Amino acid sequence: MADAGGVAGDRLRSFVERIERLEEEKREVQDQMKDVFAEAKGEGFDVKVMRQVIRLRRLRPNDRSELEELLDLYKSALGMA
Amino acid sequence: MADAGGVAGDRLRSFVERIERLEEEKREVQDQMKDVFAEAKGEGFDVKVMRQVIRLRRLRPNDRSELEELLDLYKSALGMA
Amino acid sequence: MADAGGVAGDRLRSFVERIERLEEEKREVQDQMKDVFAEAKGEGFDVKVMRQVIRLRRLRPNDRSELEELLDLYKSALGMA
Amino acid sequence: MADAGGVAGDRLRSFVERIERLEEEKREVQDQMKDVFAEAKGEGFDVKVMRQVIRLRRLRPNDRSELEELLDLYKSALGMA
DNA sequence: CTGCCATTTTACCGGC
DNA sequence: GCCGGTAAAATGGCAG
Repeated sequence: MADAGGVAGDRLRSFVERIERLEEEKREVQDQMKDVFAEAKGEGFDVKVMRQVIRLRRLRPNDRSELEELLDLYKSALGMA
Repeated sequence: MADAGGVAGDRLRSFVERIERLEEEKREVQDQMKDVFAEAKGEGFDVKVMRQVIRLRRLRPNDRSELEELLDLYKSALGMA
Repeated sequence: MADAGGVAGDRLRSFVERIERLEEEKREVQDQMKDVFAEAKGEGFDVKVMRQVIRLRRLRPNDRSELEELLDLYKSALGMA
Repeated sequence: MADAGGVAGDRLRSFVERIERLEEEKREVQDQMKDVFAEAKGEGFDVKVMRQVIRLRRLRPNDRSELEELLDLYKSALGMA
């Protein structure tokens, strides 16, 4: 790898190009998401609110039992586990 | 600002040094926090759990009415606001 | 809540599900990127530096040299040359 | 829950409050840093580049040149010289 | 020394 | 078109 133009250089280029290809794919997906939001907005939905709804849906499974966890947490912290 | 060693350079140095001073202060506060956690740990409390408790306390004021907000959100998203 | 506003509820759900599907795709691409970086790391490349290079490549050549010059300028002003 | 475990509860509360106080201090310092960056920006400095320079200054000189050399190496390998 | 979690930084998106 | 805030990514630090 000390030789910038040697074999290692080819490996590096290969990795970098793979990453760049994936970045491109990712960007496409993001564009599609943007399109969906734009379409929704065009039908009168509030994009910001939609994002929040989606975020909350993502969270929901975890903190479903958040209250119980909190109780356990306190008990644990107080050495009552 | 084109002249690296000129007046602008002095301004830059001044800003950078102010930031570095503040970083130092911040590091001190962080160290104190570390000490508190260490002390708590020494008394048998679980640091990780304490962190979670503190984080939850920070969140509490916000999502106190999270459910209501969610409802409002849906209504808003559905144009029933 | 499944049909809070009748038809609009269905539309909302549809949009949300499309977004969630795209988010899933995005996550997969991200995982692949992670794999590539891991593989590069396994061959001795410095992932952090790789990221930096990739970020630079993203910039238009003009912006890139501008940025690099600015960095050099700031370094000079601070005696880090 | 005020004294879930008697004495231990008081200790816990005490620790938590100390941490919260320190968090408040930390937040203030962070705000001041924000102000400094904003001021610099107002005078035409590039905040992002400033951050980069500050990060470099944090590194021991040895590590710094090592890092910079590696970056140059990678750039060469990718024809970005 | 590796993986995880917290913090910090970067990039994005919507509003003005 | 810029700016501010917000979410994603990346770096760094800690624990095991």
